[in-house]
Amino acid sequence: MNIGAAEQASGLPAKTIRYYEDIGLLVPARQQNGYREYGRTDVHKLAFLKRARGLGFSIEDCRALMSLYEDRNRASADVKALAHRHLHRIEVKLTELEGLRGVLAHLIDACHGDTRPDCPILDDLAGLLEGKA
Amino acid sequence: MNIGAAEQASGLPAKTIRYYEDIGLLVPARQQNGYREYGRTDVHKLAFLKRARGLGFSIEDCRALMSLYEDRNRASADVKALAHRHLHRIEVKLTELEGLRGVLAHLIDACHGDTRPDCPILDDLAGLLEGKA
DNA sequence: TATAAAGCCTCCTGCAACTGGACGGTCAAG
DNA sequence: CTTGACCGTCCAGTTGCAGGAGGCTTTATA
Repeated sequence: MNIGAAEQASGLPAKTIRYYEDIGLLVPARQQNGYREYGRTDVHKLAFLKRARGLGFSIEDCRALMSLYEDRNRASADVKALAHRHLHRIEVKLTELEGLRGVLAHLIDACHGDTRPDCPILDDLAGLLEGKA
Repeated sequence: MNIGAAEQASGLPAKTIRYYEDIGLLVPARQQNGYREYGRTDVHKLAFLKRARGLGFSIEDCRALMSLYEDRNRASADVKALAHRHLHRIEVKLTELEGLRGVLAHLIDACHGDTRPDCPILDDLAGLLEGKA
């Protein structure tokens, strides 16, 4: 099947599929006219990549996951470790964002939000950490 | 003061300070030898930018925040609205990441993580959504 | 005073993971 | 035979800088 059909079948944009070929993630066969030829296995792998990317794995993680996937002698511990590292990164990010949310919510709450220029948000950014009682 | 001193005073790397000039966020005066000249106000603004970036505001948001900061006739409502949009984006991101965390934690938990190749994580990626009872 | 080291300058490249667009060849339908 | 959909390659842009090359200026030291 052509790339258009692979796009439909896998859910990945053709542009992305070509990009994955560029970086050597999934290199399909070629037809005589130069068109890319995607088989069942290819489409399956594309869907695999889509799912992995959807779970937030980096391209390099995906590369590793693909090779684990294709390795019949893999140890599930390796997969688990990879996923665990990823989960950890997500948790770090979550903590970070929760912190930001807290500060922002606080500042927004303190800002009256009317036509006057007085604004605790700008005061904070400007470093005017007022110690108001 | 030179850029090095501004770096110390503001906490922003010189590279970043130059970049901010490139994009017109903060354009300092120049000394006769061509060196950038940062005054008290400039350093203050750099610290403002650092804080804003630290809160996750985009460069474009920072640009808007700076101009609001400098506008003595601003309405705090505008600042609040901007911050609120940002908070919203953060919350969306949080929800997204929490979803990922949930799925990943579940998969990791289901994976025995030993030397055998059998792995629920790869099964999920491969689209083998088993309906095991 | 000579020179070396530190600090400054500009410009270019690269990162992640694509997306959009330009320009041109190929293929199936009418 | 022409039109239009589909495919190809290549280049630029996105976000927010960081790293480094190559070349000034200034400062500190011998």
